[in-house]
Amino acid sequence: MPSDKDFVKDITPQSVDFSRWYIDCIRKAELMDYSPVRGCIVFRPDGYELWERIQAGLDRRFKETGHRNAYFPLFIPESFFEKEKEHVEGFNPELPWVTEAGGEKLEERLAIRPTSETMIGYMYAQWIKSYRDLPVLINQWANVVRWEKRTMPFLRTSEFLWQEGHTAHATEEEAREETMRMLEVYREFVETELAIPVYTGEKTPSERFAGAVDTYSVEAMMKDGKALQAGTSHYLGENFARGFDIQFLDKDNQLKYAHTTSWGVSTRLIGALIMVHGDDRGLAFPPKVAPIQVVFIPVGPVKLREKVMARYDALAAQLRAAGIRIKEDTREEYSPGWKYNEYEMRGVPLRIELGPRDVDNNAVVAVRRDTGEKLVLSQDNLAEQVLKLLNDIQSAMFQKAAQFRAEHSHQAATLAELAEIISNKGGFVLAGWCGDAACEKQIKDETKATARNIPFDPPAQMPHCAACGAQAKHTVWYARAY
RNA sequence: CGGGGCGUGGCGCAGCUUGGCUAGCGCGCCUGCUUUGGGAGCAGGAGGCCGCGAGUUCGAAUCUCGCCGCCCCGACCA
Repeated sequence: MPSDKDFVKDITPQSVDFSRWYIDCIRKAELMDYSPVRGCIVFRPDGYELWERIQAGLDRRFKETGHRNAYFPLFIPESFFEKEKEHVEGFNPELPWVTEAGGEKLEERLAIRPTSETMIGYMYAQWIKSYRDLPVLINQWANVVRWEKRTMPFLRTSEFLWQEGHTAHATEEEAREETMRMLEVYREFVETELAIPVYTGEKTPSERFAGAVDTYSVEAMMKDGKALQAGTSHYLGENFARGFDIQFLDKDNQLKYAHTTSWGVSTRLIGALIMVHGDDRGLAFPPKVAPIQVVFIPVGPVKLREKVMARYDALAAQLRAAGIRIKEDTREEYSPGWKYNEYEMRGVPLRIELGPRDVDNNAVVAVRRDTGEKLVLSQDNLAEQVLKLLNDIQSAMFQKAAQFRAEHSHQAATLAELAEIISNKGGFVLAGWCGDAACEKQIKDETKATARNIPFDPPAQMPHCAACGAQAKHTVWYARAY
């Protein structure tokens, strides 16, 4: 690949200003646009298609694990929020309210949902009477609103699209299994489809979802070393069941509260995709979710175009027939060089060129977005070779991200060490924690790094709390986070 | 929500300090011709309530006040 400097205009290099780079990329690649409403963005077709592919991959997995989709109202009566104390305290500051409709003031104001635990809890209370009604395994694809003070496209907007699973179970054990099962679904999806390695683990109490007993997360590392919570799964215990009276008569003829869970991922994943794989040339998407997997470009003098096109159409048809998402760009008003840069910027994983010399040689030239590597492929069995290449790119992108993460994951024994790493190198820092919230807060105050999660499978066990030096109860990933 | 910065054709900017003549430049866009294996060239052309609203003034992109939006930095969050 030629040097970045010469070919990418209008994109700020990551090293100069990462935020600027991010904004430049997503706007230039037309993934989104700002809207006239504060903090709300427009998902343009290329951005929305990423979401559609994420949806498709997750929806299939949800169905495979026994869930069904349903849809609940956007408006939530104010009184619902009062039924779970921590929940209301957690969400109150960011709720928008509908106070008037049809020219009249409403008797009870309606919140625009920030999440649907309350509405769904209310409905579940009516649907669940007997242990025979359990489990209830429902997912909802929806938009939600949280009035954010500081927004960033895809990562944090006032309105966003997401998926929220809500399940109810007869026992704690079963609900906890569900919580972990869905966390694993997220991990597997994010790693295999989005090619983003994640750390799975449990959130500390202070980072828990409002109203949850336990919260688990998958945490990803962006290219600036900051953490992004890519998905969460909550064991809600009986909290919402008690608030909404979700009770059932069990086999032993005892009236019991159901144990509920909830779990979600959002369009934030699009932001993760961009910040994990993108570089100074622009976006880079893993083949499995890339809207366009292959761009096919005819090259060479126009006088010879007819000769090229005679092969071009047949090859394009072959690739398409193999199920490859291919874009044929035969426009003559743009030079090949312009197209190369354009599609690299838009993140297309593979480019294939066909010129007169290739026609003579029964070959095509393929160029990988992830490595810049230029390959000469035979036209025979082209689709087969391309499918294999796309697979290679997918796994290479995961490996590359995993290596980056490894290089930016550190360990710290003391607060001073932790602070030094966070401010000089960035990335994730593994450190011990005594379990005291005061220590966690001290770390946050002094380093701006927060406890991302307590990993299930830490690379090392850290013996002492980084803040107070006492014996550690947990080993925690700390990082500055989005 | 606090501190800082910025809003001028689609995008990036100049002009503002010191108010005044036709608001300019690069990219993009349109037309034509020549080009096309890493962002092509020439010629012609279209496109502006200078973020919004008040005010000062004979006259405002320029000065004053208010509002809105975006970006950066902090406190809260998928």
